[in-house]
Amino acid sequence: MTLSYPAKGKQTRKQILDAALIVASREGLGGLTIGELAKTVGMSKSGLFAHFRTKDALELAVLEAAVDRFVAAVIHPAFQKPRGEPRILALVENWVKFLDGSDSLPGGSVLISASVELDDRPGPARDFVQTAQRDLITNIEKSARIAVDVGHFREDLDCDQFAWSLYSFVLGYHHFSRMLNDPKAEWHLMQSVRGLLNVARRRTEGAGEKSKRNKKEETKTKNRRKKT
Amino acid sequence: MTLSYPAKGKQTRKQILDAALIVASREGLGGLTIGELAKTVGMSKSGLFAHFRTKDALELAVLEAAVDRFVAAVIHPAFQKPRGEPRILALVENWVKFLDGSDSLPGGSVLISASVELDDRPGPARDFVQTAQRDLITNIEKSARIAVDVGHFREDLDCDQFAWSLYSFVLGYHHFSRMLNDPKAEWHLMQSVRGLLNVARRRTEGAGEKSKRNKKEETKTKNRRKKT
DNA sequence: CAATAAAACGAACGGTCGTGCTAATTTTAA
DNA sequence: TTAAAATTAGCACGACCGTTCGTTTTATTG
Repeated sequence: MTLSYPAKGKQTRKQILDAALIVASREGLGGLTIGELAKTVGMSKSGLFAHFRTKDALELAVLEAAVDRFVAAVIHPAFQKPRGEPRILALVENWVKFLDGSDSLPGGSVLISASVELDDRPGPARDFVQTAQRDLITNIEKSARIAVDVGHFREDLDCDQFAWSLYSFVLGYHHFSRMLNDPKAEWHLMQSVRGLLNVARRRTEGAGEKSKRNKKEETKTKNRRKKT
Repeated sequence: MTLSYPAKGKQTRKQILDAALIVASREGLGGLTIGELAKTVGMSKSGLFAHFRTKDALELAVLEAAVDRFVAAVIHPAFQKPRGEPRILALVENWVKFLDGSDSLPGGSVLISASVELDDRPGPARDFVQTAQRDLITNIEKSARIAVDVGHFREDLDCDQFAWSLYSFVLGYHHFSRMLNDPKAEWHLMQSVRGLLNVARRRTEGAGEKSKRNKKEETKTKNRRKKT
């Protein structure tokens, strides 16, 4: 088989990262050690080490792999759904499945634990995680704004605050589900998300009193912002 | 001074734990090493080690100290406030101040980071953190139920869900504030808490969910029920 | 094929980890 | 003041950390 153009070693690299994700998921980035990783992969310590010239590079590669997985499992499928509320709902559902599905990492999200580990340790790894998370909540915010444009959400919705709340709920879900082994964690999450969507939704009937007063000013201030 | 009945070594122990809390706050429980801790305290490694017969005991002692601090700074002051909504608001305010106040640990909450570190490592430390967190959300739930009894919150409120949401918001605040350095984190938190309280508050009428009302009525309602 | 480049190995290094052991030094009690 | 008890220091250990280096094995290519 001389089909492999670039190298057969890249395949090993991917194999290593797959195992590293599992280990890092359980033990955290700091608990990820080259010796143990080499053992689980089934190769020598130095042989594995040669793929990354330093430990920091390994950690960064692991984080990149984690982000790739997240994007592939959560973001991309959600963005194939129709714009507006269905897309946001799919985002949450994919997210939950990503965190606790059968094919997910056994130790929860590597990115969340890495956030906690790195939050006081400046460096490229921290920067990368920060950027990834900021991109994520920006995506949520954009999706919310689309839902506003499409008409699913009311026009004076604070999309920034919406994204913040949604992200906090998922964070809470992860915490309750992982640390506290709360069997009702997913129920609580969905309940909270439902409430959030209810508040964000366009008020079709009932309590329509809010649409009468200072709505004009709100839309004026909130609607026009950075539209690059 | 022969006033110290039990021992003068207990004082050293407290001194060690104070330093350990700072280190663990920054580096996490796993990053807390005996050698480094001895260096910052200014004593020998073995001398320090003698106070705790094992590393696990050290970690557990640090966690206990962290819980003690949290209870003293957040729970107790809040429970001296009048029952009902003021108590819950004080809980959140104390919590925020505990996480980011000038006298707080420089690396954020030891308990939150320990949760992430220990969530897949069974043992006494994990059990302790789990119990502490469960007690905490139980306290929130009880406070909410009291607010229902007092009449601040509506009677059909799901106090369990309320506690879950509140805890998630604080978790989100910690995450955004620490990891993402979001300067608006506290504002987002307060906004979310305000919304949560609005939904939880006794409703004027009707079935659906309501949105924010004008602030004047909020404060009026709160002030009216100020004294028990 | 053989030639050459890539990949994996094995051994060793300086360091630090947690942890015992013994001796010196304090603190406490009689 | 002195004996006993508690506390601290010094030293050494085995294990594992990330990393380097020279060699050996494998894969790619002409």
